[in-house]
Amino acid sequence: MNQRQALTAFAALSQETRLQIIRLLVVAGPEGLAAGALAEKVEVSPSNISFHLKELEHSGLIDAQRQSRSIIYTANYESLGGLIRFLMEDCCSGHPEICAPAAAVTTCCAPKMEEKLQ
Amino acid sequence: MNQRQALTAFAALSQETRLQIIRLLVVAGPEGLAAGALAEKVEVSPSNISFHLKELEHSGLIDAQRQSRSIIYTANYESLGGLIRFLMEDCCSGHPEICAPAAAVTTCCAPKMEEKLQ
DNA sequence: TTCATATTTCAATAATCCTCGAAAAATTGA
DNA sequence: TCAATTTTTCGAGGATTATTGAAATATGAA
Repeated sequence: MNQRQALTAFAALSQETRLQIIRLLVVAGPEGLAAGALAEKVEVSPSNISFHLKELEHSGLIDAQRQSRSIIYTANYESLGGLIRFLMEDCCSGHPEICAPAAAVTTCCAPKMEEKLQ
Repeated sequence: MNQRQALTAFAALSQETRLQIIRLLVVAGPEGLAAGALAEKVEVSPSNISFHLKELEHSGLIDAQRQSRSIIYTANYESLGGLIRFLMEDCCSGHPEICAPAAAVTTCCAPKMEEKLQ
């Protein structure tokens, strides 16, 4: 993930409807959600959800895949992880001792690592 | 960091000049940089840097502090960390096993933790 | 084929954001 | 006080982005 990609990812996440979509898709997991289901959940019109889904897809944060009449969207965990990495590396490129507390964040993703540290 | 705060933070980071500012301030550390110095480094006019600094300050990602004639800006590591946490918690609220690789990110911030795991 | 479902595309409008330059504030030194 | 330095504020413009509804596309079922 380079700076240009990060820019478009941040732009994609800086709109309420799109941020809601991402959060729903992340929770939905690999099975994803259809465009129509997303439109219902975030309460916007089909054409509007389509517009925002295209933006998110273009940024690489989500993937699309047709399944019968529906188009199923899924979160792209790699690019989400890449964005997090971009933020943290920026952080640490300066003064690691200052931003070390941010490392505590991992307790939600790496409980096993936490156990080992007990 | 709630969703509303994350939205404004993402909006703040979704503009090239502002992203450059953040990266410079993170590297600069607690001593920060004056508005004029930032304007030189990113090669924009004083009024333009002022506009973007205000946006960043409003989002909480940076802090300002007058020092003689200059105004020194510093990165706010807490809010940056909060944003990272927001992204990761979203990530993990779904399927932790999928986004666990993102935990590898911490190797840049918490070398000591890595050592313990050897 | 015809119809219903699901989604996208398009054009127009509305809203927001960015840039620029001139003027105004705040601070310091002569 | 006057002048120089540093930064901000303001208004106008141009550019980008969001919303809306109507029409088009794709798929599957009758």
